[in-house]
Amino acid sequence: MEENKIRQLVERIGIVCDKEGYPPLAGRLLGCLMLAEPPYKTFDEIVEFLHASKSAVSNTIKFLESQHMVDYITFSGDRRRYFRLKVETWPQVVQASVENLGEMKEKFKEALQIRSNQYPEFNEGLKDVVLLYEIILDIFPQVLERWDELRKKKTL
Amino acid sequence: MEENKIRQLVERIGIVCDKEGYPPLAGRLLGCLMLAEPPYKTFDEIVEFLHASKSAVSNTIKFLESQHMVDYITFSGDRRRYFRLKVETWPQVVQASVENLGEMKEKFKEALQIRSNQYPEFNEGLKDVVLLYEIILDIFPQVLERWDELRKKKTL
DNA sequence: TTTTTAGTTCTTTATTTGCAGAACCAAAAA
DNA sequence: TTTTTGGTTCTGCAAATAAAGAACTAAAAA
Repeated sequence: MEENKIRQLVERIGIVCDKEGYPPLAGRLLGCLMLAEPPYKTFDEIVEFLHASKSAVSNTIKFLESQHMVDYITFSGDRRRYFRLKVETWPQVVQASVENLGEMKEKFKEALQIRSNQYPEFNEGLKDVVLLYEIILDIFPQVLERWDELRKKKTL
Repeated sequence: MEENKIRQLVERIGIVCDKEGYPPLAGRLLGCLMLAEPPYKTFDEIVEFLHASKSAVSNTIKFLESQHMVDYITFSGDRRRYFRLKVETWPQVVQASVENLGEMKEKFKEALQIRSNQYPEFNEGLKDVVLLYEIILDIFPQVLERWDELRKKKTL
């Protein structure tokens, strides 16, 4: 049984997500769905797999849904939700963090507006940071385009 | 006095940084240095500006140094450190988060290695996520290049 | 109608984090 | 040598976060 390998990878995914600042169970829940076969699990299956309480799982799912990382499907005649990793819209997840960079950029710009021009060297440094953020924000749509393109190519 | 504007912006910078997951004082300390004139401050000036304890400031500085966001300069005949925003190496800050994306990519790849090929559609979704991360990791050095280039152009 | 199921929300407890203030330390000044 | 300065580290304490388990709810099943 490679059940063991699965659990180990789930834990390591948990650690990477911890480093990203996600709540503790979140990463492991993601890992659990990433490795699920079939690629969806009921609430109770998740509870059992993670050895966590229903409340903890419920709240973590709510969090992950809010981040567009998880959603669920249903089957007619079955009341349960089948939760899955929302892989199709993963770019949205990345986009969210890019948007935060955009907010940082704004703050640097506002700082420049408030500062005097008595310390031009430092101000130039701030402008360079703004420039860096601008390049990233500018290039991100191209990343998405290229992604779409390469995916389409694959399907053909 | 636009002291008030400064404090308000510092608070808003604090909020953006909170959203990024930084510890509470960190963002405000960054803001304080971003708006400082001259663009560096002594330990005591920071303590006073933030109305925080020496220990809190000391620990927060340590954290920001570890993130390569802050360092200090000295002046001969003056024992104090003058802390400043480390604008010149800000790309390193961004790079750190890109590296975390790289770790996420690895986890998705490992997941694919463990998964059977019973659910090819889902596996394709995972591959697409890997592809997305790869495009980003691939393009990031170009971002830095472009940044260098545009900066050089500016100096001439 | 009563019971079960699938999950959510509430309550309590434990853990973690963040902070202040005191104690501390090493280098410089007196 | 003693004192001052510029911090750092330690010791609680308060607040925030996370989790478990119980109580709850709405829909479906019996």
